[in-house]
Amino acid sequence: MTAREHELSTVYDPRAVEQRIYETWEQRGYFRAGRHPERPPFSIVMPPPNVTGVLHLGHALDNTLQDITIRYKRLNGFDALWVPGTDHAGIATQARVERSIQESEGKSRHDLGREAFVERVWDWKHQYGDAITRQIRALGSSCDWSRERFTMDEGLSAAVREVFVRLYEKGLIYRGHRIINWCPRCATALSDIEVEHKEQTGHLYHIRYPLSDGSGEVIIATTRPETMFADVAVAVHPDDERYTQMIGKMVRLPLTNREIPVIADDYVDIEYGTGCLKITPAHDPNDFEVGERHHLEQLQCIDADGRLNVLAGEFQGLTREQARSAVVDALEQGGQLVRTEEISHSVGHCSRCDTVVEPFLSDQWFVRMEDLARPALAGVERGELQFVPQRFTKVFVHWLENVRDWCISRQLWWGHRIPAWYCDDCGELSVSKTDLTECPHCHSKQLRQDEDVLDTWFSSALWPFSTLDWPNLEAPDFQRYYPTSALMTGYDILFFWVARMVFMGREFTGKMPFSTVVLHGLVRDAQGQKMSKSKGNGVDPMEVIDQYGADALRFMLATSTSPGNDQRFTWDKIEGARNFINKIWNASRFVLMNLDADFEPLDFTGRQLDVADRWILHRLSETVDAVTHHLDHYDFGEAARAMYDFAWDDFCDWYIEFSKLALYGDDGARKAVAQTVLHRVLTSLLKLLHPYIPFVTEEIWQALPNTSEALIIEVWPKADDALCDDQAVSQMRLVMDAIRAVRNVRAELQVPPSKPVSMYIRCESADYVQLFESVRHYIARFCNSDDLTIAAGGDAPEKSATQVVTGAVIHIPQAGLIDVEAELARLRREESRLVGEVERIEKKLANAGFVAKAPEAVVAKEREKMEDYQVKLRAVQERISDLQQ
RNA sequence: GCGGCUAUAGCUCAGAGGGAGAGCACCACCUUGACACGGUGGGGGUCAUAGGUUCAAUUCCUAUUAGCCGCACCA
Repeated sequence: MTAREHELSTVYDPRAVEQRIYETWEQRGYFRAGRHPERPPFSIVMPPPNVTGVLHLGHALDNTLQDITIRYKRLNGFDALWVPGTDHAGIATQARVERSIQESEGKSRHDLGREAFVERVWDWKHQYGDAITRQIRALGSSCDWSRERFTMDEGLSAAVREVFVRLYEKGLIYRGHRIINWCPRCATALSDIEVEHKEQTGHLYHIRYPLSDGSGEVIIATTRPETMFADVAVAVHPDDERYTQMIGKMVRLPLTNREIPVIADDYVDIEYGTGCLKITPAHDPNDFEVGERHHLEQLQCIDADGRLNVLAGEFQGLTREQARSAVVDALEQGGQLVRTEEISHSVGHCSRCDTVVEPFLSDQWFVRMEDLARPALAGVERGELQFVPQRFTKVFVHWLENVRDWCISRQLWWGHRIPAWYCDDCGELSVSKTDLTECPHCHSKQLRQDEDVLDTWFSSALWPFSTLDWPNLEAPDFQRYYPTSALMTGYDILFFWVARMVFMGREFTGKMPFSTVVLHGLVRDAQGQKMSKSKGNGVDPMEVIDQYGADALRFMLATSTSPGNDQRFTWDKIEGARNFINKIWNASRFVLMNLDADFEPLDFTGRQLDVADRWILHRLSETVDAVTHHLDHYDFGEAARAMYDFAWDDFCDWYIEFSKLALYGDDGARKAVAQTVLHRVLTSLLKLLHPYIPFVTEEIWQALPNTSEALIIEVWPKADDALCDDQAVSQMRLVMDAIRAVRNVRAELQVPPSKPVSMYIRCESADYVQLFESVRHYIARFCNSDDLTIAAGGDAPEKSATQVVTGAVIHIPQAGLIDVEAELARLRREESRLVGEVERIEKKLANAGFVAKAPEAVVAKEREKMEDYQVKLRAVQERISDLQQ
C-alpha cells in the first residue's frame, strides 16, 4: 500500500510501511558502500552486539545515532560505509548455552566435553544469531550487510592470532604467575575492569596470634579470617615501636599451630586496625607484593571453586562464606578472637554475575600495557583523537596513564583459543599463527595447546581494522575505509572497548582507528534507574516498534539525547514522537491533496512570491543551516529540535494555513506559486528529517509527485542565500503578532471564533498601512473579520476591545458585547507589563557603562525596544483613559 | 582520596554573556475542507545557595549544599 492509496487515512500506520520500505532499500543495494568510487569515503563500524543477545534500548540509541550519521553523510555525497556485525561475547554466550543445555538435558558442559560443547554453541549461534540482526533491521539501520562480520569469522580469527603472535614476539604478551581476579561462579579469570567495586559493610576481626616463645602475642586485624590457613607471615611497620621487639620472632597460627615469622614492611599502615597485618600472598594482591619482597611462600587455601582445601584442615570443603563464620566461631571458642569491628569497605564483584571476586594466584596471559599505552596517549595529545563531548578526553587519558597489565586469558571454552602450545617432552612453550602438531624446539609430537581462550574484548579491540580485512594491507576495503571516520558508542564501554581499539589500532596500523569518538549516555527507566534484567524494569525496543513504529522510537531517542548525558525512557515521549510523525504525515497529505499527479514546480526567479512564501523559505534556509551545523557536530538533539520547531510551528501552524488562501482562491498564478512553495518546503523538510525518521519520510517521498527514485539516496538541501529575506521575517512577525493579539481578545472576552468581528487597524504611519494592506487577506481570514478597516490615524471607535501591536492599534468594536470592566482590567495588565519593560530598559540605558562599553548593536537594539514599548504603553494608556470617561 | 556530571515550570529536559524555553501535565474555548496522535488562547519559574569577574551573570570563575557517575585505596 502506498501513501496515495491510503490517502484517506488520517493516521499514519508504520506497520504497513516499515518492513516493506526496508526490504526495498536493501534489495536495491542502497546500503552498500562502494557504489560511488568517485565520492569521498565516510566509514563507521558498529559496536558489535552479542550474537545471541536481544536488542535493548541502549543498542537502539546507539544504532539510531549511527544511522542518522551514515544517512546524513550519504545524502551529503559521501561513499558511506557502516560495517555491521556481532560479537561472540565469550562468557555471556557460553553461560547462556550452558544454562539451556542444563535445563533441557540436565547436562553440564563437562558432561559434553569441550569439542561437543563448542559445537553446540556454534549451533546456537547459527540458530539464534540472526535474531539481533533482524532487530537491527527493524530499527531501520542502513548498514552494509554485505560486509557483515562476526568476531569468530575466519578472517577475524586470523587477525586475532596475528596480533597475539606479534605482541608475544615483541614481548608485549607474556604468561605470568600472578594474582588475578577470579570469579568462582564463572570459573574464570577476569580483567581489572570486569570487577565492580561496591561499598559494603564488613567486619574487621581482631585475632590473637601467640608468639611461639610464649613471650606474648600479636593481635592482627583482618576482614578475611578464612584465609589464615594460607598466612605466611605477620607484618608490622618497621617504625612501629609497639612491635619492634617482635620482628624476627615466630608466631603460632591459631587453629593450625603452624609457625610463621613476624616481618617488617613499610606497606603496613600504623594507624589502621591494630597496625599488625597477616600476610597471605596467594589471596591478596598487596600481600602478594609483600611476599615477593620478602621471598615468602605462596600458600593457597582456597581453590578455584571457592572452597577451602586441605590446608584448612577440618574446614576443608567449606565455601569461603561458610568457612568465614566457622573460623570465627572456632576462634571465639578458643578465645583467640579479641573483638569484631564493623567497617565499611569496598568489595569486588564479578560484573557479569555479581559473585564476590576472589583474588586468585594462577598462571595467566597478560598484555604488557606500558608500550601500547604510550603511543596512544601521544596521539591523543597531538589531537588525532577527538572526543564528543570533550570532557571524556581527560577520563580517557587518566585511565590509559594508570592502566595495569591486561589479563587476557579466560578459562572458558567459547572464544579464540590461545595460540600457544606446551611440549610435554622439552617443556618449551611455542606460540604460533598456525596450529602446531610438532614442537619447534625438539620436534616432539607431544604438544598440548593452552586450554584457555582470549578475553572477548581482545578480538573487539581489533574490530575497526579486522572487519576491513586486516592483516591484508592490500585489501581494497582496508585501503579505502581505514581509518574509519567516527566511532559512536556509550560512555560505559570507554575503557572496555574504545581505549583498547585505540592502542591496538596504533600498534598495528600506525594510525588511530577513528578520529572522532562520539559518546552517548545510558537510556534509563522513567524513574532514572538503570535498566536491568534483574530489576525487571527494562523496556523491549521491539515492543515499542510494534506499537509505535521504529521512526517514533528513533525520533524519541535522538530528540531526548544531549551529548554524553543519560536520558530517561518514558512512554509519553514516545507518544510525542509518534504525534510528530503523524503531524508530518498529515502535512504531507495536505500537500499531496493539493498537487496534481503531473505537478511541475515553478522556477522561483521572477515569480510573485508573497510575503508568507518568502518568510517560510527564509525559515527553511535557516533550518537547513541549523540542522547541518548541529549534525556536523554530532549534536543530534539540537538538530532534531530545530526540525521539530520548524515543521510544527512554522510550516504546519502558519504556512500551511496561509497557503490555503491561495490554494482555495481563484487566482491561478498565486495557487501555482503556493503549490511550488509547499512542494519545495516539504521535500526539503523530508530530506532533513530522513536520517531521523527514514521510513515515513521515504514513504511520503515515494507518494509525492515530481520526486526522484528514492529519498535515501537524495541530495541534502543547501541553505539558499537568495531565499533569505529579513524583511519578510519582520513583516510576518507583525502579521502573526496582530493575529495572535486578536485571537487573544476573542478568547479573553469570550467572542467565539465562529462569530465574525469587524476590525479597525489604526496604523502609526502610511508604511504600516501599506504593510497591513498587503496581508489584509491573511488577517481577515485568521481573525475571522468580515469588516476590516486599515487606516492611518483617525479616532478610536467608541466601544471596542483594543490591542496594541508594533505599528498599529487594533480595535475590535463589538458594541453591546464588550464588558468595559473586563476590557479595562485586561488593558491594565498590559499596561503594567509594558511599564515593567520600559523601566527595565530605562535602567539599562541610564547606565553609563552600558552605553559606553556594550557593543553598539546591542545598545541600538535596546533603544529600539524602548521606543517600541513606549509607543505601545502610550497607546494602552490612552485607551484606558478613553474607556474611563 | 582524585576526577567528572547534574541542579531551570508540577514532571521530563533543552538553552545561551544582553528580552526565561520546549514536550507532557493543567485551565478555558474550538466537530475551521491535513491532522482530536488536532487547533486557539492561557496560568505556572528569585534558573540550588553564597561570593567574585563584567557595563551586564540564570549563563563565566570560586566555594558550599544535594544527587549521580568514574577511578584509586581499603587489614
